[in-house]
Amino acid sequence: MATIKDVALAAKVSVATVSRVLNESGYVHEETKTRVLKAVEELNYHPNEVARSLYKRESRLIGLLLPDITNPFFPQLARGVEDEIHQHGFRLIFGNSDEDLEKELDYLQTFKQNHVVGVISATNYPDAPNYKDSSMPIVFLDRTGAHAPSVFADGREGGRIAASEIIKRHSKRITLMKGPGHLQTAKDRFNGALDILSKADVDFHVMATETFSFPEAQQRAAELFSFYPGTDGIIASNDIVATAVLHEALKRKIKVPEDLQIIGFDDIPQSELLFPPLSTIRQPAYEMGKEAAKLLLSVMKNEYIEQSAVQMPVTFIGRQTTRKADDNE
Amino acid sequence: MATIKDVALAAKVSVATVSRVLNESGYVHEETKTRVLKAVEELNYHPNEVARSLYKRESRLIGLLLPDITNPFFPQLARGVEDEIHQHGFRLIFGNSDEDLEKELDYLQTFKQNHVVGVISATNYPDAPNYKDSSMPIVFLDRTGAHAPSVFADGREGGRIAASEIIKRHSKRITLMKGPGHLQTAKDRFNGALDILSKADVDFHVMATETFSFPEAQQRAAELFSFYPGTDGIIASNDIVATAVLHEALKRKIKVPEDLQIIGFDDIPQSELLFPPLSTIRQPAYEMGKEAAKLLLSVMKNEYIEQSAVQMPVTFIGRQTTRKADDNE
DNA sequence: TTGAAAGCGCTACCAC
DNA sequence: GTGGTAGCGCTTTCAA
Repeated sequence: MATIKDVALAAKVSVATVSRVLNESGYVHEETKTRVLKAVEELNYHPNEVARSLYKRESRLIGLLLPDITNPFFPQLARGVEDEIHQHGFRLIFGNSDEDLEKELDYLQTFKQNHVVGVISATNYPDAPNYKDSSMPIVFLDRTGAHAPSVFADGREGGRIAASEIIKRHSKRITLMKGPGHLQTAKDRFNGALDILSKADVDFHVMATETFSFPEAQQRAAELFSFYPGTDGIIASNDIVATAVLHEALKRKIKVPEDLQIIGFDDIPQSELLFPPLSTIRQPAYEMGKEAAKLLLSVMKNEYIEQSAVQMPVTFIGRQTTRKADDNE
Repeated sequence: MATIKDVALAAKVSVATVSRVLNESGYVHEETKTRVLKAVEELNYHPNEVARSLYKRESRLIGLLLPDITNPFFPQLARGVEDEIHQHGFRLIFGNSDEDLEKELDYLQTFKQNHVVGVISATNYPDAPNYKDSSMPIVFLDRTGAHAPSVFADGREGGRIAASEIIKRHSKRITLMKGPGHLQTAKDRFNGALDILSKADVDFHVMATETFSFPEAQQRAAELFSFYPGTDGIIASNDIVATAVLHEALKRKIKVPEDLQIIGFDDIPQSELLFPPLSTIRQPAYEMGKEAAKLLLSVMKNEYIEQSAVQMPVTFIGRQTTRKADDNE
């Protein structure tokens, strides 16, 4: 690989001049510039990012920390982030944390050691020390609040919408499934649904599901129908759980949506591919990723941030696990 | 952030000595070592990877290039790669190429500029110049052959298995769907199925689907049933297409698997979540990622590679879109 | 067993 | 306008 020295030699100028034309900093004669550019071209020169990063103490890398890229909600986020930062010349260094604090810390360390200019993290531990004293800008993604900049979906409103929509469609004995207790997002949507249900003229009961894993959800779904056979509407804690419920219902020949309505949460890509396609509360994952990236970019530029907690809107996607709503609404 | 100089000062030794204890290179007195380690501890020192990378001309980063992380097949691959390299102290710099050569080149450039020690790429252009003259070790993933090391699934055998299994289960008028022509993997599985079908005592016809996108697949599926209503077995080009076919069949109240069997390809996570769950040919994506990482690590260490084209086995996953096979087999 | 110093490739300051 | 050069933080001779 050619270095700046080679270019300088070829163009018969000093490295300082080469640096100037490359970075468009300082004065340089038009003619010299041409010579340099020509040399760059001929030698197929590409600046060494590492050297640059060492001197400037910052790279063009951004760290992205996700719980598990294998979970279908996250690829969308990742893609949103990547698309946005790529435009601005940044690249991603990426890791899965498995919601494990040790691993997170390890990654944050790595990020710092590699001079990343910022990090985007979907952590459950936004209050961990490494996030506090950190010398690099951080934005939290899919995680509500803390005191740092963050972008997340309006889970509470999502829960409200889910409950309203299912009630509007005349479910009368509703099961509200509660997600893992350690996830704020899960709590939010649960509480939102509770807001509405508790005020409405319907029976409902709550069922806890401590994970979002499909096999466990399947088991809980089976229990659900055994214990509460009269249920005619289910608000699931997310689309995976909703899928398990749908499975179980279909297995039991329960007619969906005629006799049982189901609403999920997230709108992961495969929800549309189910049969019948799943009605759900959509989180705009891709856009959330983009938004987080934009926020980070702003923070990096020390721009004034008017909204440091960006709450993204959530929408009801009525597919075929819910009935048609009455028109008079 | 503390530097090696700070540590040296605190431990009252030279930076050379600190470097020696950190890298366990050269002799250093036990006592001095203790002093250094203590200083490291106290200052919470972590070596600057960038400086190290500049001098050594290699980082601890590995480049991963995937067409689109949003495509459900790839997260598994990515995870496999990450888990494997993480163990060995490497981290990932990651990009989506969208199967676009320009973008790939751009990323390869970035990788090189950042001193990655190797790259794993799922490219459609393994023969592009940037992959040839490259100064960094490369292994291709999910891409068959070229002359470089690669790991991929045995698509041809997969196609054969799919055809055999559907025939064994008594489909008599089979539709074989052919995937995008520019993808070698798609061609392989198609040819494999053709091998078997053409020798078997069944009617079959071929239908081309030029993309793996769901909406288009849906349309093709609709056409399929209109043009060939007699079809009683479908070998889809992948699970997305199979899902579209399944949808359409269900919509038309065709009984699956009684009157129509469907076999997909890939075994993406959601195939199991469909209703009925999809029978398919499984590619061990996670293991493929791991294997690719192992291969790369070997190449990096200049180890002797006995298998530079690692072909991973493919298996039939009989779920509920195929019937039970006869026992006498 | 240790330290001094060169040098990885680049940027930015200062002098001309 | 341009060039010389210090220095980013590290590793690795080489000499002591």
